[in-house]
Amino acid sequence: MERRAELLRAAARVYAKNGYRGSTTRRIADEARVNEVTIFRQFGSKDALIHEAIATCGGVEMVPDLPLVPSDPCAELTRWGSTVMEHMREMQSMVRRGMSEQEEHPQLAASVTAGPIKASNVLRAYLVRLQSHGLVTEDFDHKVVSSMFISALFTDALERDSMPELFPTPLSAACSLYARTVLKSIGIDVPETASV
Amino acid sequence: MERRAELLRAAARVYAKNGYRGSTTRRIADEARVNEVTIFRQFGSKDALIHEAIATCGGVEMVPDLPLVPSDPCAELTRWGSTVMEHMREMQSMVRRGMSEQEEHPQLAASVTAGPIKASNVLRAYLVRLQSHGLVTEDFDHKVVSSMFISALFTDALERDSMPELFPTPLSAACSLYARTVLKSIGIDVPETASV
DNA sequence: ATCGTAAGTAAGCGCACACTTGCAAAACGG
DNA sequence: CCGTTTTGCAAGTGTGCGCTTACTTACGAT
Repeated sequence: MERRAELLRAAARVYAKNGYRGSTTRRIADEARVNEVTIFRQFGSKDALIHEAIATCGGVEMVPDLPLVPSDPCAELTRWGSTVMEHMREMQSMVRRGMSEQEEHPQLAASVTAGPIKASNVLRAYLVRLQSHGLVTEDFDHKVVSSMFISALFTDALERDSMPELFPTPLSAACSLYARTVLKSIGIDVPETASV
Repeated sequence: MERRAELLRAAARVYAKNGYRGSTTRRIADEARVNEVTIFRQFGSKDALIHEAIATCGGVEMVPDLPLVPSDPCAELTRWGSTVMEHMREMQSMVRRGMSEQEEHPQLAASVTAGPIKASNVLRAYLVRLQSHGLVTEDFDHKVVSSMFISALFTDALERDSMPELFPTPLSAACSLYARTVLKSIGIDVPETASV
């Protein structure tokens, strides 16, 4: 049982670095420090191994919740967004691979998009709560606002390393800036001194 | 000379669909309806062909300008953003591939990131102009605002097809909604009736 | 002591890959 | 019409791929 788990972790690592075609059974076996034949005895095929690896190692849906009763939108969004971004950053290579190979391996892409989609739903529900609890008075389009916030987190997490000029620095301050900007667009002006 | 150009276009197409490892010389030759040997006589190696293909077909920097003297920010940003997004959508497969293979082929990634980086610079200069021409009175962080707008365009262009739930519909209205949201965050409230 | 199970080792299969060679057929301008 | 360049075609090289086979080793339960 130990070898199985080790093979799954190794396969996820190799896939993130080399993609599907680059993840040869020999490389995965070496990475897991296991004989290559063990792969085929345990999983039957390279395809089965990689699919199980991405589904288990990649599908961990670590999207945290946002407060049921919002009180400090800026702090809450910043904290939530930072967690989401941190998690996306850890999986950035795997996510990029999955997205770029979605035509050839739709199931892998599906495992990888589950996180952002769940995050988007959690955020939209929170935005609705902001309004129903009277913290936002003006009307706004939940879908557009949540889309822009998620896009900011998603792009920052995936592309900052290759296009650092595009993003506010330092990384630790970025999410708070995104949250402030988004909140301002729906009429919540957070004073500069208020921080997280 | 005709074959050379045809090979370059075919290589770019095949790369976008199959990635570097999946772009076999046989496939490219078939796509270009040319004998496989011609590739090696013209370019010497698969590597040289693909690099030249991405540099020429992918490096076309079609980022339009924004007005030197801004007058109608919402209309101008919407028009500009739509053009940028349309262009990114056409190259979405190639961009995804390039970004996911940046560790193995940094030059390809560089060709592919040039567009978004240029767009970001054009936008930031425009935001500065908005302020210097008195169209925006309050102070704001140009980098954060441009980053969020570019992220919205970038993510929408690259991921809408695989995660449609994340984005406002229809596509044709999305950019205008992004522009309005961004402008509201810097204090420009555009009445609903104003359209593009 | 024996058996079943999971693992390692070594060898090999057929295939696709990037790339090469040799030769004949075009395409072209002088 | 000839000479050069470009292309097509057929065959082949060595390498790495996914996967298989046959045999051996280690070990815990019966």
